[in-house]
Amino acid sequence: MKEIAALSGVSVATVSHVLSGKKNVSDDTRERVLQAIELTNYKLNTIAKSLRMNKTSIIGVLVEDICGLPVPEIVDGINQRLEESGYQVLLSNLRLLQKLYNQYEQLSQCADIINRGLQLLEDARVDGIIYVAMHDRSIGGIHQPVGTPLVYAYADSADPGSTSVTYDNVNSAYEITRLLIQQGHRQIAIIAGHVNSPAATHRLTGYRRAMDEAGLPVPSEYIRRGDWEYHSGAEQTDALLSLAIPPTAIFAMNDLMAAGCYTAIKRRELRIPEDVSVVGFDNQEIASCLFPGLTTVALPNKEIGHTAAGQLLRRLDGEMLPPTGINLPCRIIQRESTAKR
Amino acid sequence: MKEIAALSGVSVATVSHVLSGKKNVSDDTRERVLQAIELTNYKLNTIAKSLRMNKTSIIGVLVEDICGLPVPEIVDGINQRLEESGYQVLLSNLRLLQKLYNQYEQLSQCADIINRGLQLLEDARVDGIIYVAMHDRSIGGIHQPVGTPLVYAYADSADPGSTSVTYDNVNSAYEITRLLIQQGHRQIAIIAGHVNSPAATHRLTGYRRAMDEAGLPVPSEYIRRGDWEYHSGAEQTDALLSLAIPPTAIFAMNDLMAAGCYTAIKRRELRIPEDVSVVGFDNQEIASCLFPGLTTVALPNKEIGHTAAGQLLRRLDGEMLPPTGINLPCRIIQRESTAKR
DNA sequence: GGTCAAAATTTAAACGATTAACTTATTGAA
DNA sequence: TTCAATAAGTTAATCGTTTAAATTTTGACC
Repeated sequence: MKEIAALSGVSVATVSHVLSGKKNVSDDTRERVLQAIELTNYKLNTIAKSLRMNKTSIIGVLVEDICGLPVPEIVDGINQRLEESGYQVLLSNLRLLQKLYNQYEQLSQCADIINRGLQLLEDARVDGIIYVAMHDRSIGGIHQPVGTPLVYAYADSADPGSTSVTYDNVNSAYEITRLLIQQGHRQIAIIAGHVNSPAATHRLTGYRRAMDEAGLPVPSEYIRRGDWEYHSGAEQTDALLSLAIPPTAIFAMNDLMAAGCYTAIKRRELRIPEDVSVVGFDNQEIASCLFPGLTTVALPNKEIGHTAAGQLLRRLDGEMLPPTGINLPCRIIQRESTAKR
Repeated sequence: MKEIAALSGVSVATVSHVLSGKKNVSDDTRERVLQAIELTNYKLNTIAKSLRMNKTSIIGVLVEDICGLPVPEIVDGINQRLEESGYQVLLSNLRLLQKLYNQYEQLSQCADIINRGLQLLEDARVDGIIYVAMHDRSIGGIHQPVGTPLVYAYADSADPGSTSVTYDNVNSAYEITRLLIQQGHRQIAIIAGHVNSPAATHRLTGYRRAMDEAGLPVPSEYIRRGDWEYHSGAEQTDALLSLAIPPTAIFAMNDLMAAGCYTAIKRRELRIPEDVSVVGFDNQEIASCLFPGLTTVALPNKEIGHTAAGQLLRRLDGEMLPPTGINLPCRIIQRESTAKR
C-alpha cells in the first residue's frame, strides 16, 4: 500500500480511502490510485485488515466427523451461504465418531475433545462458529465460547440459550409410518439406530405416535435396536422374520440398515415389496441403487447448512435475535419398496 | 500481553520471550510471567502473530465438490496430518461438479472458477494449498500461485513442475481384470466412467493391458461408456446382456455403476455370480451392502490426504524437493460377486 | 575493587492495514 | 468581505505480536 501511495503521489490514507470507498476522494486522485494498483500487482493484506478491524471474515465450522454421511452436504450448504456474504470456512474435524462410536458412554472425554476444537477455532479468531453436532444432547460440559456467536446444526443443543437448526425427525417418522398404515399394513416393525442418538429417539417417537393413533399394537419384539450399520439391519430383520407373527412391513431408521433388510429378506427368498414392505430414512445414494428402489425420507441437509449460516450471519450483523430452535421439514421419496396389503 | 507485562512488572518483550521460549529468561521472571498469565485469561492473538511472522499456519484446501465421494475422506486425511503439525484447514468448495458435470466441455469456464478459488485462498494468506482435483488434466489455464506451495491430490496436474499425490489406477485395474481372467473368464466387458476423467482413461489402460497379455480379444462392443452413475450401469449392462455373445464377467469402473449392473442382471432373473460375475471399483459403502457382496478395489483416500499434506509440510519446512508424482497402491477387496467359470 | 563476558532485560521498529483528528483548499451565503 | 460548511487529503495512532539491537545486570576471576 505504501508502494501504491508513493507511485500515485498520495498518502497511504488516501489509498485506503479509495479502496474502502467510505471517504470522499476526488475523481482525479481516485483514477491515479487505481492506475497504480493496476500497475503493481498489489493485494490487500487481509491479515493486517483483520488485526486492525478485529474481524477475520472467517467462520469456524466444527464437525464431529467429516466422513459422516450428512456432514459434507451440510458443510456445502454452510459454505454456499457464507460465500455469498464474503466469509470463508475454517474447518475443524474432531474425528469423534471414528474414535468413540462404540464407547459413546465416555461422555466427558467427548466433551473434552469438543471443547478443544472450539478453543482452536476461537484462538484462530473466527467471527463465529457453526457446530455440526451429531451426538446425543446429553453430552454436558460443553463450554460456550464468549464473544463468538455459536449456532448448532443437525442436532440441537442441550443449552436452551443456544440457537440450533435441525430437521423434523418426529414428524417425518410419523408421516412415513402413516404411509405404511394407509397401505393396509398392521404389523409394522421398526429397526432403530444407536440408543444415544437424538435422531433415533425422535424417529421412534414419530413411529409410536402413528401406531397409537391408528390403534395398532406395538409388541416389544417389533422394536429392534440396530447401530445404523448395514449388518445390524440384516441381523434384526432376520430376527423379525423368525417371529411367530412376522411383520409385513419394516421401517429401518436409515437406508443402510434398510439395505441390510433387503439382504436378509432376499436370503430367505422372499420378495420386496410383495412379501415384505421396507422403508428407510435419510435418502442416501444407496436408496435409489437398491432393487427395488427404496421408499425413504429425504433430509434437507443443504438447507440445514444454509439456514444455520444465515442465522449466524444475522447475529454477526448485530441483529439481537433471541435463541431459537428451527425445525426444517423433510420430504418422503416414494419408490417401489412398499405395496398395498 | 501489555496487561501481562504490567502485572508481572516486565516489558512485553520479556513476556514474548517467555511464551516463545527462544530467548533466555531467568527462572524467577518466567515464573512471575506465567503466574500473571494464569491470573488473567490471556489468549495469544494469532492474527497479530501472523501479521508479524508473515505466516498463518493455515493451509487452504481447494475441492471441486465436497460432496463427491472420496473428497471427505481425503480432506479428513489432510486434516489429520496437518493437525499434528499445528496447521488448520481453510476450506474452499467450488461446487464445480454440481454445476458442470454434464457440460464438462466448458473447460475455460472451469479454469476460471478454479483460479478464483485459488485466488481466494491466496488472498487469505494461507501458507500452502492442497488442490483436490477430480477433473481431467486437460483443463488448462490454471494459474500457479507464486510464493504459495501447491500440491495436487487425487488427480495429477497437467503441469510437470507440480507435485501430485494420486493412486495407481492403471495397475489396480490391471490386477482386478487379472483376477477375472484367472477365474477362467474370457468374455470380460468393461463399463467405463466419464470420458474426460483421468481415472477412466487409466482404468481402461489397465484393463486393456491385462486382456492383451492374456491374449484375449476385446470386441469394441465390450467397452461401454457410462457416466459413473447408477443408471448408466444398468443401461450398459442391459446392452451387454443383449449381445449375441454376452460377457460372463463385467468390470464396472465404480461401485455405483456396479450396483446398476446388479439391478439389470436381476431384472433378467440371472444370478450373480453364477451367471454373470461383476467387479466394481472404489469400495464405496454400497459395495458391502449389495447382495451378494461386491468384489472391488479399495482406494487409499485417507492416505492420499496424509501424503499430500506431508509433501506440502516438507516444502513449508524449507526442504527443496523436486516436484514428484506419487502413486499410492490400492487393495483388492474380494467378496462374493465373482465365480470360477 | 575492577574487569569483562555472558545472561537478562528493555527499547523501539517493524508487519500492513484503518480511522479519528487535523490541515488546507474550495464554495457559497450573508 | 467574512465566515461557515464542505471537500480533499494528510498525520499519526492503533491493532498485538516479534525481534534485532541496545542496555543493564550478574557473577566469575584476578
